[in-house]
Amino acid sequence: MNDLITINDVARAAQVSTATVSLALNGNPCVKQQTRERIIRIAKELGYSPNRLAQGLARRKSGLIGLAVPDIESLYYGKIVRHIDEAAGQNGYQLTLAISNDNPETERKIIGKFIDQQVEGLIVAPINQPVQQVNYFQELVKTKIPCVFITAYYPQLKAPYVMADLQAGSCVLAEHLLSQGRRHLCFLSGCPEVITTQIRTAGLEEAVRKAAGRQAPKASLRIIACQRLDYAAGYEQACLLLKQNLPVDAIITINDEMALGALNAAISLGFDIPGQLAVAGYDNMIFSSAATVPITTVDQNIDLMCRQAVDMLMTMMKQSGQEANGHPSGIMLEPRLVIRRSTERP
Amino acid sequence: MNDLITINDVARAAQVSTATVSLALNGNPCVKQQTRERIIRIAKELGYSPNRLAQGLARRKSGLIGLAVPDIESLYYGKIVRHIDEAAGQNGYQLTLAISNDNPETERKIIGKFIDQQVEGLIVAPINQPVQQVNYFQELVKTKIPCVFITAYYPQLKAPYVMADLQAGSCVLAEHLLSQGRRHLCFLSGCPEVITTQIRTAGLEEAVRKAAGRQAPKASLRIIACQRLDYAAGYEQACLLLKQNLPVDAIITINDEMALGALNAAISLGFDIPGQLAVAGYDNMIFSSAATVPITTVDQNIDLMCRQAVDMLMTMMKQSGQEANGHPSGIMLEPRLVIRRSTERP
DNA sequence: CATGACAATTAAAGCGCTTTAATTTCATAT
DNA sequence: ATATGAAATTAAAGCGCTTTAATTGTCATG
Repeated sequence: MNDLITINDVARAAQVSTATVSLALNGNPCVKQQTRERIIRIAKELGYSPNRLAQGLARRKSGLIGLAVPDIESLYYGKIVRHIDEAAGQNGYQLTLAISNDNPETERKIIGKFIDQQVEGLIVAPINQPVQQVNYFQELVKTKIPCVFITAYYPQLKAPYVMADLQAGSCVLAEHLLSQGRRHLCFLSGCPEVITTQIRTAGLEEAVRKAAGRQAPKASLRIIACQRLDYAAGYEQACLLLKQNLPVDAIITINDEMALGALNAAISLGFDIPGQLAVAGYDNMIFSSAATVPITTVDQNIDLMCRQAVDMLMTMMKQSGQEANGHPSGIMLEPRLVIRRSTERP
Repeated sequence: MNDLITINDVARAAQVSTATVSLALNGNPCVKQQTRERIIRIAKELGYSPNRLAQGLARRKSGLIGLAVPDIESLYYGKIVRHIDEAAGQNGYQLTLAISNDNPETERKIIGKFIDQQVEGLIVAPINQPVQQVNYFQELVKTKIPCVFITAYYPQLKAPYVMADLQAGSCVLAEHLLSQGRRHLCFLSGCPEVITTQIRTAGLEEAVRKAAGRQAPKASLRIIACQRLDYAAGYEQACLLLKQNLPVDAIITINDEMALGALNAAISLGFDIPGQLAVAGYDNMIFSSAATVPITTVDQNIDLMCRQAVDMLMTMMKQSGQEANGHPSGIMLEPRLVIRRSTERP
């Protein structure tokens, strides 16, 4: 916030008005080619760059889009942030990030902060929480600030979203396991009130149901709701599970971190993977391919997801003010099953 | 950027001038208690919140501090972002994040963007790159925008920094290994031109040198420079190393991701950990404690590091404009060795 | 009752930029 | 030479806020 070069300095140096400088620098064709070039040269010489606050105020556009994530200490959301940042930049927007640390109260405040900051649009990767508590999003949607949800959505909200088709992904994963002869699936899952958990569970159940007619013996699906969803949680929950000597021949987890934890737990308990037990993850994170036993997983195509979300947001921002064209839509991205050794036929 | 409530709306509703509203809302004691309360009530009723762009422009303070990180898809920098964000928020500042993706050119541009955005101060977690190429930071330092480096620093830059004492940490880790009877250490390291790599190496060498007098047989230190520094790289490099049948009885890595990779590689090659081979990481990330064999590591106290960095920056921002008081300083944080099973005495 | 002191409020300028309407410039046609 | 209109430039207002100097109101004091 030091005494930087302003448009006035440039105008004085170039012997023109500030209006001309502004027009020249913004590529307005009314400015004579020769004048423009001189102004640009002088601006560069002086090291001028416009004050975004003033620019934003005058244009009534901040050039900012907000991204809210529940967590930043996981590869998954790290990837989200990176790709949204990249896509936003490519569209000439600066990202402003806020982290809710899985705290709904914080998430609510974040929305307010974004509005203060005059974001032109925002992308929310919502906390994975039971659906009831999100009335503050209602208000957000009412403010008419363009907003798209990513990685999850709230069914009652009628706000556009982009997410992986978790039902299809879970289903195709379970089908793969069943086709390999696994019969007793166990899902290390999250909170059952959370929408994405429900969707994943539905996918698994769908596969089991479909298989019921065709294959014997009958397949079973056990669901364990875990509090935390990280490596350590995967390790601990797998230990607890496997020590019970239940008939389990496949563990499915909610993400690759947990899968790696579960795999390592199983190995230290002396299980033969994949002979005795299959382990599958989700997200196709870098380390899943390099585990002691490479882990089967489902790729979400986060890159594409982020680009779609930003594209969608840009479209909404352009239409903003106009009548919304029909109902806000949602995009579900097709999953890609990545088969590795951890689920090979026993 | 919709037609939000402005200070004018509040002033009109409260039948006072905008000046009074501004003063009241900013806690200026000149405003009568009664008036203030009325204004605050009305502002709340109207859902007013000040436009940060206008506020920033008028105050010549953006309320923004910039954070540049080389990468966001790793737990390490994720933690950094989270804690800096938190500390900044506690000081009433909004964070603006930029990711260089380990690209020096991008990092340079980021600095410019931050300046455009009128950040009042900035924190740079620099790319781990050879020291020569950082002349653009020279310019940054010249702009007199308060700036502190974190996790690494450039010796020639005379800019303040906060980082873990990597030399002490590496040294104490190596001493631990040597004291357990390990003799042939191998360091899965980064690029040798990078300052932090040099510091770490110096720490390890220091320990080996000290041990040379006291203990026989003579200890050795082998250094392998890795390109990437993630889980997969740890896995691959450990495989390559261990297949050579060299006399190696301890692997030290640059971070816990790599350590986990190396551990899993060693296990799949049939090594007995810690009997035959010790594996040690760095950073004390969550998963190091939950590996198949819990991994010895060094805690950097990232939380403290971030708070110190922000505190330091705040101090600099307050003094900004005044004469700098003496030379900019650096803070080295003491390491804490976390001993786990992966390095137990054979 | 004028006076000064003090408290409370406001007018007005300004932050750095954009933008529109008005003005100037200048080549061309008359 | 003069009128005309297009091209180039600029004056000036305004974006939403802060801040300072000026103004108003109040009241005790001489």
